Amino acid sequence: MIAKDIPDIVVSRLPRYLQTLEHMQKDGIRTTSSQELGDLIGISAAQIRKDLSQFGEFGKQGKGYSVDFLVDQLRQILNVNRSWDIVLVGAGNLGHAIANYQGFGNHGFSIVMIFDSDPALIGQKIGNLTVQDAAQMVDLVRASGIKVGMITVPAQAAQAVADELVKAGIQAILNYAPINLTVPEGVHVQHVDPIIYLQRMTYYLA
Amino acid sequence: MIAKDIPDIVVSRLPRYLQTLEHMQKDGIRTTSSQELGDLIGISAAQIRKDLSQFGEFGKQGKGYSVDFLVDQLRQILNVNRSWDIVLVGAGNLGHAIANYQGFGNHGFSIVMIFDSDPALIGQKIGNLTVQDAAQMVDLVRASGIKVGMITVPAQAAQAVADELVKAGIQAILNYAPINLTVPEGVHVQHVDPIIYLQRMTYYLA
DNA sequence: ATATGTGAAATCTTTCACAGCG
DNA sequence: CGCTGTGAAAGATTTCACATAT
Repeated sequence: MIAKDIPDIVVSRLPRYLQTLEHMQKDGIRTTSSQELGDLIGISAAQIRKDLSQFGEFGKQGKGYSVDFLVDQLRQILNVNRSWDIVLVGAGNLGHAIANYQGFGNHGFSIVMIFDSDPALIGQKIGNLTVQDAAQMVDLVRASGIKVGMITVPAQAAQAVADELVKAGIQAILNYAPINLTVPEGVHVQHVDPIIYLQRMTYYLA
Repeated sequence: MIAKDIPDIVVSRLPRYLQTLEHMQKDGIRTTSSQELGDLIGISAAQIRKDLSQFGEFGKQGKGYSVDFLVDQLRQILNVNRSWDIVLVGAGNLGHAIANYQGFGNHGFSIVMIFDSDPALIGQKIGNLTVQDAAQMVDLVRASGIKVGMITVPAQAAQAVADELVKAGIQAILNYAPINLTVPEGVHVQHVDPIIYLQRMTYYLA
């Protein structure tokens, strides 16, 4: 929110804190400590306290943290105490699976438009959405004011799609294509690439 | 390979180097420099040189790096100059999409078994595999010697599945369930969670 | 008694800058 | 000359440890 100069690495940990606290909430846990939270996530208690202290004083000395209060604060910090509309580009296998995935809605993310350039896919229904012609994407997305996009097209098409999304005013891109995207300053990209995650593990396998 | 004590953060960058070099290879580029590679990935040339120097002297002073040679070395380092069999647990929407994804094969990863506990799914064909009964998983996986697993079951079932995979001898888990897994020392987990990636970006959106 | 918030210390990571080699 | 490999310096991150509040 009114954060001055928080390191990226701190921000990158907050969603995991939130996720874990939301699970606690569901389990009926009202209060926790940096120690307990750290044990669940696998990081040190001191790190959690330091991270949170960047944003305010959320705990009570001797008592710990109210789970409800901390969830609320983290949602505000991460800007997820509202809902976000999302445009999905690429209606192939992966695009279908993601469009049908129920997990987004529970967290305030809602896919509201799907595009593809393949005439065989345009017009198809996915859930209650209809795949639209990618040629109209820039105009429709810009008019909608959507700020978040997902790319599920093949690697060779991904950079061109990213360029169009940027042209349409998108500021955050979740990229499922196995290629590194280049975007202007101020546009955020997160890369979801299972091959890369697998290779990070096979390194350690004899 | 014969690596002494390489920081995790260095290892985590190597797959991206490899991916980028493989793209260069496809484009017919025979030689590159730490500068060029860094520009493509978005990190400094010095960092790439330092990272690579942990494993050997792969470049030629004044000339740069042979793309083919570096690809080969990185594949050896990451243990991906061989193929890896994978077991997939969870044959729902997401499991189907992942099982049908063609990208793994090109990188030496091959899904060879799929399990689910839902009688409606057991026996179903996905590609040329048949969904098997999760009750038999531990025995079948252990007998197969498979070391890498993927979890695509709902959050509430994921920890139990992880425990079984560990029992079956799995050493690396790619977790698509939106929950933090606890595993014994020596077992590696990578978490693929789109919600977390989205929240890492919404922080920065006004 | 207990657990936070936080300066200071320790550790880790990145960048600098240049010797050295093709 | 051009670019690597690398010690040393700079910078970033994590941990320590304790004063402080309940």
